[in-house]
Amino acid sequence: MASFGKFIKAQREKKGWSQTEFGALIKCNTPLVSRIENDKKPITFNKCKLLSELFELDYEMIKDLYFADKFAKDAFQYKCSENVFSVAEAQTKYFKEINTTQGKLKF
Amino acid sequence: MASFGKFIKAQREKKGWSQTEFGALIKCNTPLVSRIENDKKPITFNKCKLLSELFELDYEMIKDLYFADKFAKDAFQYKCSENVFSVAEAQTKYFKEINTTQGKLKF
DNA sequence: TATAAATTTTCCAAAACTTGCCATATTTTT
DNA sequence: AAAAATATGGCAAGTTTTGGAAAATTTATA
Repeated sequence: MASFGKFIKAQREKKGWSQTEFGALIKCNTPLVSRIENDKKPITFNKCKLLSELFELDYEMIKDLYFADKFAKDAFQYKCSENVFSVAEAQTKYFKEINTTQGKLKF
Repeated sequence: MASFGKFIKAQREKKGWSQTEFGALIKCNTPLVSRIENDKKPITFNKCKLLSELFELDYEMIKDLYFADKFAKDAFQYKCSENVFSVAEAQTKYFKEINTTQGKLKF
């Protein structure tokens, strides 16, 4: 996958919608749709559920794509090293662990 | 590494500083230091440079830890799947590529 | 080529979130 | 038990994010 913006654009075109038509469906005006597709602005996370319905795709998959894109943009922008994501993976496991052994985590 | 908060706490204690002493060094009051160490609030990214000097540790390493922690917290909180980070890694490579072939990326 | 449709860019205000402080608890140490 | 250290609740100021209107540009179509 290229980026979340490109993904949205591809799916929208697959459905044959213009940015304006699609914008009406997700309650964004046309310029915002453009910016989202060109990765100038992120789409609001809350809209991922709606996207999965409109595109008829698995929500979990879209959610992962959304966050992968977000993480990647940060990592790129701040020039993180190659292994930042494996550290992140280890850390996630750690959080899951405490969450089950100890009380529920809340950041 | 447990979490960025725990990392800071460990390093602070290694230096023998109280939260108040350490807070003075990083310009945070004591309660905020506490919250940072307990992962209730993130430390401001800008302070990572200062942290690397105070703890006498490599800045790049601290930066990676900072972002790994941030990513992990999101991934945990939103229950991302196991492979969200490998997707993110691939995406980062993609961004690096366009950045060199095409103009500079700006999100 | 002329016109219309679609997309992109610029600028900006409202809303949401973040940051970090003070006051107050609670826990730990002595 | 007292003091020191740490943790929590609530809030004000500042910043960021979100997304809209208007205008410019590009693309498609007749």
